[in-house]
Amino acid sequence: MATIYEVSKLAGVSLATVSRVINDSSAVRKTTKDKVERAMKQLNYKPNSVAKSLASNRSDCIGVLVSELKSPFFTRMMGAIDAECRQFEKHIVVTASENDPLHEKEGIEFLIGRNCDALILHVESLSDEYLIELSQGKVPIVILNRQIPQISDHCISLNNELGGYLATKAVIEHGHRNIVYISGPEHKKDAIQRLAGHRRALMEAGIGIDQTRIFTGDYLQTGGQEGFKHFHDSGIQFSAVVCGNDEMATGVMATARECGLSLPEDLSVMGFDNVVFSRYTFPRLSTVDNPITDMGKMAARIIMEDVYKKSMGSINKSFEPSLVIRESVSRITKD
Amino acid sequence: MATIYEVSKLAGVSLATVSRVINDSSAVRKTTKDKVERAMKQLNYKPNSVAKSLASNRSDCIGVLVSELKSPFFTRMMGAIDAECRQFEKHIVVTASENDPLHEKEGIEFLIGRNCDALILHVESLSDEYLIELSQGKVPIVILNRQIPQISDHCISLNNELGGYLATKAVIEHGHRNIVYISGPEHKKDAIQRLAGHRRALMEAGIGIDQTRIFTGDYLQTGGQEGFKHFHDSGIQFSAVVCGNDEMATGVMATARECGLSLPEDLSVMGFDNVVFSRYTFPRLSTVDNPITDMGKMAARIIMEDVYKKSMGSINKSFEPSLVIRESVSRITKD
DNA sequence: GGCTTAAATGTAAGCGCTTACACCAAAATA
DNA sequence: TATTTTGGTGTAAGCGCTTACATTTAAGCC
Repeated sequence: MATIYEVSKLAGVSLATVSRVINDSSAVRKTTKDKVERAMKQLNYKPNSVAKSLASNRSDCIGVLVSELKSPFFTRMMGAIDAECRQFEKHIVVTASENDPLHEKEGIEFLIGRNCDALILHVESLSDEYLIELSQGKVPIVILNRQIPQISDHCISLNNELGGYLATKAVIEHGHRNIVYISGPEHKKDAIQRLAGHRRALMEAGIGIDQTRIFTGDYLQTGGQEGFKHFHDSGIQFSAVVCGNDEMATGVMATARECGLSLPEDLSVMGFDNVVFSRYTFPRLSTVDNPITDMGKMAARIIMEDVYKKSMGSINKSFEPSLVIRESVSRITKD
Repeated sequence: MATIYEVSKLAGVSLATVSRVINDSSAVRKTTKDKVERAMKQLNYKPNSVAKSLASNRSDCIGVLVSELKSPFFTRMMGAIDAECRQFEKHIVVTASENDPLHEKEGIEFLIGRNCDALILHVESLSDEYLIELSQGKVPIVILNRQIPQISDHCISLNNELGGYLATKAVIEHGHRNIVYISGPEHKKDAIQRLAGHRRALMEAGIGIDQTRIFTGDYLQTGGQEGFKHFHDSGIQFSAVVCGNDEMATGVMATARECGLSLPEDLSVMGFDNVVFSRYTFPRLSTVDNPITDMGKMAARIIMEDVYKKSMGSINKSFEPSLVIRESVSRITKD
């Protein structure tokens, strides 16, 4: 591979001049520039980004840490971030924490060690304190899907409470009053917030809150299965089940059918997130759209502005979910 | 951030010695090693991987080029590669080509420019010639999901023909004889191969091949919709539709229902790939499992062996798909 | 044409690390 | 005891680039 030195020799200029035309960092006479460009082409010169990164202390790379690589949720997020970065010739380097707090820390250190110019983090286990400290370090960070008051400037988050509220409200508006709820794990903040929204909707409709109508699942399909079985076996009457996320909703659907119910006539199901496959279920899942791609995009934008001084459109750090009504919630007139 | 120089000063040894304990590249006396390690800990020293990479011409990074970041198919692949690399403290740097031939080339150049030690490529548009030339370059490559005879050593591929055969054969064995096929785009090799397998199964069962029973779709949900409508409108009798992939199969399901069919009684549907959501459809989609995670894993392994000289288990470059029978294909006795 | 000023280019010192080579002491051999 | 080997360590030259600073060249002005 040709180096900048060879280019400079061929073009008959100094290293510095070549570097200048590559980065057009300062004025270079047109004729000189042409010479250099010709030489570059002739040698098929490609700048060595590692050397560049070492010398300039700038990598044009944005580190992205996600919980897992194989989930469609994160994929959409990454895709959005990558698309945005690409426009400015920045690149992402991704690492996965596999939902493990140790890995999360390692991942962050890896990305910093890789000289990333900024970090976009989706972390669940790491403490607020750690993140606050991190945000005061050298590398700018943006935290996705989490709200830490002390550093809210660095956080992009979704109003999960509102989402939970909208979901349940929609179900109520379809005539349901006997509603059960399958929540995500208690240690997940979004799960707690979604449940809070659910409660608010019930209260507002004058439906009392009954702890026995809430089941705590694992955000996976199994959680939906277990939740449905739990309610089914307990003899509780219910015409609708609202779920903390779409995975659990599909679990409910499958298990309800196994128990002989036909959907959506006998049971309405509501999800949350609007993941890709929610369109593929039958009946198609009504859910709450989680604008994760918009949020990812925004994270990238913030970095473009703050780190690379590229001015973009307006900045918004707080996102609102919206309802997606499909067929899995049926209208009933009498409970 | 502390540098190796500061560590060496604090530990009272030379740069070289510190480097040696970091990489344990040559013998260092135990006591010296301890001193250095203590110094590293005290300074919270983290090696600067960019500098390391520049000096050693080795990045411990494996470049991965995928067609798109947002597809669950590639996500699974990436996840598998990453998991394998992680075991050996290697990392992946991913870039997406967005299904664009120009981007594919750019992506490869980017990864090479990033000093990747090896490349794992999933490319569709780039010519065989280009890849053959590339494989003769300095950077080792592994090509996923494509078979190029001249460099088959670098290729990991799936027997798509067999998959197509198994899919149709299973449908036939369920008693169907009036079968239509919705293929992927004609310029995609896997689509052609899958279709060839379909034909073989038909022939073998003594069912003639009828071009009017083959529709060329786009591998997306819309392809399934269009395909079903096409056959439905044309008045062709069919009890089963075999699809080139799962996305199209879901399109068929949705559209068939819109036309008043009930599934799987009135129509059997067969997919291909066994993507995540195929478990979530109703009826659950029968399909052909595409062992993309195994293939990704194997790609990583090959690199571990060839590039990093880590000996792994056995190497296999040719994968076979297997049937996944769920409920979307029903048994019929009479057509 | 001589002067000032600005524009264009060159020089060279790093960035933080690896590694070939040199060196030295201690152990092994004769 | 002299000599070779070896294990342990240091020295210093890069890796390919950026960039502050110095220097040269061209332009502008009276």
